[in-house]
Amino acid sequence: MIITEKDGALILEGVKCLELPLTLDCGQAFRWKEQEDGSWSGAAMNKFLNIKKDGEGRFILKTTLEDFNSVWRNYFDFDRDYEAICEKIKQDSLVASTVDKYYGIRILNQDPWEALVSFVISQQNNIKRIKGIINRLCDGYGEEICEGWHAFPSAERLSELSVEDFEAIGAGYRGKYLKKLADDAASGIINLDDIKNMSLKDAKSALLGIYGVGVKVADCALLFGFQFLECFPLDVWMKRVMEFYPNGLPECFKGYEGIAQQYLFHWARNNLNKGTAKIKD
DNA sequence: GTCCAGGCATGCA
DNA sequence: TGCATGCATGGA
Repeated sequence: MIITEKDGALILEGVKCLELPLTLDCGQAFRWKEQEDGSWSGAAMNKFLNIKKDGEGRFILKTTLEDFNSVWRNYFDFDRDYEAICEKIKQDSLVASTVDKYYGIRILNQDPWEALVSFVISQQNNIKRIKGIINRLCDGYGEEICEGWHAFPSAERLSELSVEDFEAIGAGYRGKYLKKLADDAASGIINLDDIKNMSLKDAKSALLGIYGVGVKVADCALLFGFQFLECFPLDVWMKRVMEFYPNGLPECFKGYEGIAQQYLFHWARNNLNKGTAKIKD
């Protein structure tokens, strides 16, 4: 990857396996919005970013080199060889056809707090509604980081809200989970920095101790917020996909189960009928 | 009107 | 340990 600065933006050349619509709008992050010029705007780690892919496959990022190196380089996992990982998981035939069709999905390294809260909201919910709830949460309670864009609100800020405040933004019955999560994270009863330094086994059991966090939400938080690429979250779509793997996951996924999962999740949502494991006509 | 969505807590056996 | 049930909301 070659990075050059030009006109207050960064130009990235040689980035492989990154399609912005696939990666930013595949149900792992909920705050990215496509702009009229085809670029994508969003916020993470208290920073705003606009990113666009040009006709020559270069990426133009409206950000500073400092923010790129401290935030976005890791967020997009630019230093990981996704091309090689895709080749490995393509030893499985269903993943092979899926990667060929939807090449360019990467797993983002999101902020643990944002990922955990987002996936508590995600339970028994659909992606469109999840986005709406999270956007109202950020617009209402996150600090403005540039015009019209708000950071994801901190645990301290969210601990000031009531259950009713969470319900008022559409969180429904998850409001009580969010209230307790915010209170416990603000007071230090839950310490995500500690969890980030744990083994997968310990991190998972710590997350499962949180009110409103079960196996699926924990796996999503671990994969998208704690950089455990071996997690393989099983939601309703992935349970349908598992009917195609009666003998369990193939060996070639080893270590990158989460990446294979995200391709299969995208395949399922686009190629299976709702409520069943039947492939669309 | 019914079904569904990146599920979980609770009660009960 | 496993299974049944209730839960908020809005789009299809």
